[in-house]
Amino acid sequence: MSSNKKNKALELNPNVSIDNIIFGFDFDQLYCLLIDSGISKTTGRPRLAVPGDLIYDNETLDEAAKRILKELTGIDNIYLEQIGAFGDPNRMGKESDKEWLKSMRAEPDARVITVAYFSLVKMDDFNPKASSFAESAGWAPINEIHELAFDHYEILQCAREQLKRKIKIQPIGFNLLPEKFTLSQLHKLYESILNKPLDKRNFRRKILNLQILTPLNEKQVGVPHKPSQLFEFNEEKYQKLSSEGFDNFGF
Amino acid sequence: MSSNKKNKALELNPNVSIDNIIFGFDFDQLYCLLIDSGISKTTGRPRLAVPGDLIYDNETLDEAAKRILKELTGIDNIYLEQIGAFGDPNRMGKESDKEWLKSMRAEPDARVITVAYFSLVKMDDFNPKASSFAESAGWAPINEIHELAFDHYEILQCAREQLKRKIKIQPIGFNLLPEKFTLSQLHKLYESILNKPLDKRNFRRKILNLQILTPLNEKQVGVPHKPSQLFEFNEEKYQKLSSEGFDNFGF
DNA sequence: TAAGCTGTGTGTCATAAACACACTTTCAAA
DNA sequence: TTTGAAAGTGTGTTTATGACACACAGCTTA
Repeated sequence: MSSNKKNKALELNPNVSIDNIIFGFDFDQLYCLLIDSGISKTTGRPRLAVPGDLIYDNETLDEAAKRILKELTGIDNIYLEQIGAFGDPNRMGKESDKEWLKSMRAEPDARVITVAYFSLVKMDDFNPKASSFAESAGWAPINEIHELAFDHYEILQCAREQLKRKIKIQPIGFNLLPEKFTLSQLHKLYESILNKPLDKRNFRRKILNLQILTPLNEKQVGVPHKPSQLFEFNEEKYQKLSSEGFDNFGF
Repeated sequence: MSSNKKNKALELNPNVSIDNIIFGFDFDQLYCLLIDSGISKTTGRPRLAVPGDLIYDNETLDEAAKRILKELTGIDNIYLEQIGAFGDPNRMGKESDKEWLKSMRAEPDARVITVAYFSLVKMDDFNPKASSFAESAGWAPINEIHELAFDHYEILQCAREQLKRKIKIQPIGFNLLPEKFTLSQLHKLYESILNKPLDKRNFRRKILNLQILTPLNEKQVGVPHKPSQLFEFNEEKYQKLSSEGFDNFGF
């Protein structure tokens, strides 16, 4: 442990960090929010990482994850779920990571266990270009991510698996869509997450049978084709469903 | 960090521990292996905890979990799965826990994040009465556990939920049974884990349809009723099933 | 203003899975 | 030889699933 015992609240714990996989969706594919910390001297390529930080000694893990999300995006009140702990002693062993750690951390050689989370955000809620992190944060299409700092690539894959598993048994996907959305958008979202095509009619039937959607007296506007019906998510119905145990979405 | 930088391998990390929920099954109900560290001066009741320890700086989390299991029971090669990290700053705040920490830990006030695991063992493989932990370790019926040290009760509940979820999509239950078992025993195991009755005929049909059981030319002996067919688990078939993605057990 | 384009929205049928349900068999012990 | 205890077995009903194709609405543009 380090110096200032009296001000424990403000002390970073040098051995435990949080990394937060932040998912977004643009009606076409899944995205993940990444931090670009510049060109690595060792690889010559940009060093991309998932947002994360050491935890403070007075915050819970969930609080730390929320804090990181808030500090980066300004967003509150987000769907957040723990993935698990990643603690390989060599997880920070790449040269490009060491380089970065030396410039950033008080104890760059400390072994750090990270607790990974994923969160689901409505992409509109955070436009990196408009934020103070303009140069460093950005949405990357999930299928175009091939290399990340530390063990973040591995964590990302775990996050995708967990999301896949979860969306089959809980309608958490609504967290990635705006308040009002169409069935096609939801359909595309499921296809993106499950990474396979789903029959349109069967998908609609299943979703509508769940009765968690409220059709609105509104349609899309400004689209160059037949405008589609808008729906909103019925939270009340959802609460009922999840407490009664809705655990087979059958895809 | 503490003293001996040169011998990092042997150094305990004072900030990260592993706790391992060890499940067993005796054909009637689920059990969990608990450590009894004696009567607490503050509560007057036995202080029961899940086996756990700080991690060493050179071991992975999985290795640490295996080590703890091995040290306690002598068992190797066990089904092991991470539950997640638990890190409430107050998770070690009970008086009875502090009392124990002071007697056991070099830095009793350090904040410790724990990474929880669960493992599934054949109960026969470990008889606490015969082990060197005779006085301190024992199998407790899961439904009779009401209070545990630290946040271990909460962790236990998470473990049960995860096991419930998992057994529906992967036949991991076999890890809790002996090599040769009957369908009734397997049936009872599923009922214990899912905590609800399952129709006998439907259960048999489903399990047999999976074709992961090999019927043996053997029957129970010495039972005061019609002896039942013994089966063994077909690992080859299971490997095939899980890699092809068997993800709806439909209970 | 007609033609073309694009995505919306809809129904059926065959198959498979889920569910509910009760009686006969086999063995050991009394 | 009777009794008790668990094993083992089959069917009919209902519900969910998956495969599949076409007409229509609204916009664009030639």
